[in-house]
Amino acid sequence: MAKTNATFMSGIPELVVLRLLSRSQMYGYELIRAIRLASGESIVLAEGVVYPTLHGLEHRGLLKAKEKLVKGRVRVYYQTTAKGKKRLVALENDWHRINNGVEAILRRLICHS
Amino acid sequence: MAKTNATFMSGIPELVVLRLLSRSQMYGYELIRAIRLASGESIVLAEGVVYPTLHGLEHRGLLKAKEKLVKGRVRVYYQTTAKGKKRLVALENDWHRINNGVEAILRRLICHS
DNA sequence: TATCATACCTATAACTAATATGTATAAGGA
DNA sequence: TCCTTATACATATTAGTTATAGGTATGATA
Repeated sequence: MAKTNATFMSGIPELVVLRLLSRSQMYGYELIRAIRLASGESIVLAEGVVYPTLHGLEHRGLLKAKEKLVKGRVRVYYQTTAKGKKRLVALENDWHRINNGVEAILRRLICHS
Repeated sequence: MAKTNATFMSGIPELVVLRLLSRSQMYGYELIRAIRLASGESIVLAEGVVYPTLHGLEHRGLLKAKEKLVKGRVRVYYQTTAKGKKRLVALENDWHRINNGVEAILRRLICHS
């Protein structure tokens, strides 16, 4: 649908990257497809979003990188560290809190202050 | 809980403002409390967020403003216009799409590319 | 040999919320 | 009276993100 994503994207790249890489290690290009597929095409992140995110998370110690040579080509595999998993839990909590708040407002029939 | 909101806030002010003001007209200060209450304290928007949002939405024709003098004090009441309601529908769709995408990723047990 | 998919990278722009103020009136307590 | 709090508005600046638009290079395929 959306060629590029809409307005509700802040924090999403960090959340989904930490989450997917907490299950299995992946390299960037693979991760980009995984996000698209696992979200049912709802979330499509460009390379210019994912790669800087990976670098930032690695720099903060939330991801660990490991280079592999596959078919004469370098792949950089990432996986979520223990610190990253703690961060992931916090982000998931934040996500659900905001989510519940928004849903409560959207579903409300009568609104009085 | 959160004194101020976390990372997942982009687009949220516009969405909740358009939504609440599509039900009943409110003035800014009232709206700020309504957002906090209706979201179960999950979403707390400061005045410095809400007022510029109101001005922007009015400027884009998504809200209509109407000044009232109450107890010798000016209140600016806002309500969502027809154009604003169309925008609201679009935002709700986007919100649910992103939401579904994130949930699909968070709930997934096995992830393969 | 030409093109596409793979696989990585980064600089800049654009967008938005958060922060920190500022003004002014009414009400309530000491 | 004086002081503080709540009400009610406003905006300029900062900070934090994603989006865009490029760029490099290899392997596979037509």
